[in-house]
Amino acid sequence: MSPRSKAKLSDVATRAGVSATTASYVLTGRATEMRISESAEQRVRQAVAELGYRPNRSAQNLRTSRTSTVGVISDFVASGHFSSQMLAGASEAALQRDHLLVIGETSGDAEVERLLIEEMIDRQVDGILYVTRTGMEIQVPEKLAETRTVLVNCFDPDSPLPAFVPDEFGGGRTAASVLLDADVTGDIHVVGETPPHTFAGPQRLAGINDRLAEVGRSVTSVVPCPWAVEAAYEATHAWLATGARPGGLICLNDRVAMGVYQALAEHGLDIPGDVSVVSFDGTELATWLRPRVISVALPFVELGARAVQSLLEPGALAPGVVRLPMPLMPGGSVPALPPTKEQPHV
Amino acid sequence: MSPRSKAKLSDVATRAGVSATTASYVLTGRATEMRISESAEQRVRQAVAELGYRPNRSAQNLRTSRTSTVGVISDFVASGHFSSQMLAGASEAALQRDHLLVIGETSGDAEVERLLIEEMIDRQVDGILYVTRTGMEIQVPEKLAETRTVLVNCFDPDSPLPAFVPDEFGGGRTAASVLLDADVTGDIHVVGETPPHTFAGPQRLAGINDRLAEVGRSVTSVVPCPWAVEAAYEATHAWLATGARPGGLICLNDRVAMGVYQALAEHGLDIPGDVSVVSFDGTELATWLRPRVISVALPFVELGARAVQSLLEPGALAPGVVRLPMPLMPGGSVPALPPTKEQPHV
DNA sequence: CTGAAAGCGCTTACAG
DNA sequence: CTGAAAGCGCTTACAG
Repeated sequence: MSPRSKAKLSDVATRAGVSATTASYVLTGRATEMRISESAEQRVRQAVAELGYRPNRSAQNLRTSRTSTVGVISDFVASGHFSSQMLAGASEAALQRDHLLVIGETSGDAEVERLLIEEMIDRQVDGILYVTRTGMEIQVPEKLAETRTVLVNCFDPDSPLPAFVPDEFGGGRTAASVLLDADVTGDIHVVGETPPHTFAGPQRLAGINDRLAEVGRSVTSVVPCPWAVEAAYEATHAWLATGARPGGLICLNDRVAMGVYQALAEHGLDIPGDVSVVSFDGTELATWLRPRVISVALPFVELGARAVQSLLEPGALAPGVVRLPMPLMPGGSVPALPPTKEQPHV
Repeated sequence: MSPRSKAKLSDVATRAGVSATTASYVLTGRATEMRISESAEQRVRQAVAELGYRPNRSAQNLRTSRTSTVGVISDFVASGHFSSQMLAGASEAALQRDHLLVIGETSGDAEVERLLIEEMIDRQVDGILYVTRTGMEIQVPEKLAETRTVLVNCFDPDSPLPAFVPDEFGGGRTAASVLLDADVTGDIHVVGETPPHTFAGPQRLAGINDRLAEVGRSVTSVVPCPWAVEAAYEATHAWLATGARPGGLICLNDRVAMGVYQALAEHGLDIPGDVSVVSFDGTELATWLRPRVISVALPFVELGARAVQSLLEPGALAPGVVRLPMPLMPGGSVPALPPTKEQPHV
């Protein structure tokens, strides 16, 4: 009755009056398959409940070579926004499938990374999520290729490993559409650099131009700067000081947007009265700005959830890059459309 | 020579010409204790290297009932700043001790929490870190009391479990000192609510008043509002509209500070020319404001590292609450001191 | 429909 | 100084 001193399977079997074999079949869900009698099954379940039996995972692990865990190796958990939201999605998806997450942060250190990968393989995780903070092309560490691995927010052009990344190109198109839909007439500029080996910047820019081209327009210029508040402030400030007066600014992420907001304020330019602003990433920061900046969001949670799902769902591990749509987060950083003339009858 | 098909301990033993027992003693670091011959030890190490032998963790776990893992249960990993930095500290501390982190997020759901705790106990984690995003008093879940557990950023007044929390009271004193040291003369107000069951707010406020009392001053008023940007903006805006003109504002966290910055700007008040501002938490956001807001930082990383250390270090698990100092992050949100008259000779 | 037996790969008294 | 043997708690062919 009392769960003193950890009941084991043999205790359950004894109490139910069956063999360990039968008890095991019931517990692993093979009762019907093994044609266990209704009554035997009942007695086993009864005994489990009475003893508060919980299977010993280590024993199961040793027997089955599986551990019901998913390893997550990332360069910077600490980066907050991305990784932690991704973890939340991954954690929930894993738990739904009776798995737990085992995590390790490399801090970008290749030696630590090697160590973590070995540790995880030693521990026989059922699969590994390899995550980078910044969307980029990578070379998958060798050891990982031998394991069930899914890449998240990165991909390896030379590897068949499945990868889940945001649809940055589509996101770029969305950002441009926001300005077009608001009838922004002045020049449209992009703020932020697009470094090599990262794909977020270049793809966003490409998507923006792709959409603008549809209406015969294009990005007038790119104001390059690191994706950081202060750098964006300074670059934009200096640029505005030359007399530039954009109609719309597309910031390559929310931190850049914050710097841009500061620079525009300093020059007495109103958002969205004088300048329309759109941003990327959809972090909390976007909602903190006044007015909220419209931001094309990284599908944080979905990335983690989908990656775990594909890792754990049998047969769901198809090679290739899956691009997840980037949803639009609303804000007040472009002018509201004038009310439609009249609603067509429905 | 080639690590084909996973060598096991018996393979190592055979190759080294010793028994599994001897090989095991060498690998578990008990060679000297067991008086293994120099030569036998050498041959074992040799064989390990040649075979690329890695012990099977599951087998070790089953045998020893230990797993070299630390469980982390938190309400919101996704909250970013705190949890993820804490994870970084914990992860590194764990790895140094050959442990990996197993994480789970409850999203504040008691049922999920129960499930996670059971899962972790089933998996025989060597200890559990129980973490809350907000510093508060809690009631430790029953199951946890039976396990090796350390509380992080929270504590249970009715439980002897060790707890690591920031020294919020000391942090409050630090914040007040910043204003005093800068010779802020006008009234000092605090912005942010201090809800019951959380201790960060109340303790910070108490610390502030404690320090001010030393010079015969005190907080003139508290402008209550949730610790969020927009709420802080609105509360401060409304308050300033009544004609309030504070000399110094202490914001209970960085998000509040951001809202306060927005409200001050709207009223044409300069920081630090007209108003000095100090904040808490020391998140990245503090560095993004113009000027950077001086912020008394939560010791994120240390909290995680110390907690893991106390969990894993033998005998280091003393009951009681340990308060970690909150370091000051510099900024330009109070006036620079007039240069000291003359440097005393050293 | 059910059970006896082997075995997953280690660690650790115990005996010599 | 070293080895044979038991056993951690399961799962799973195999035999009936």
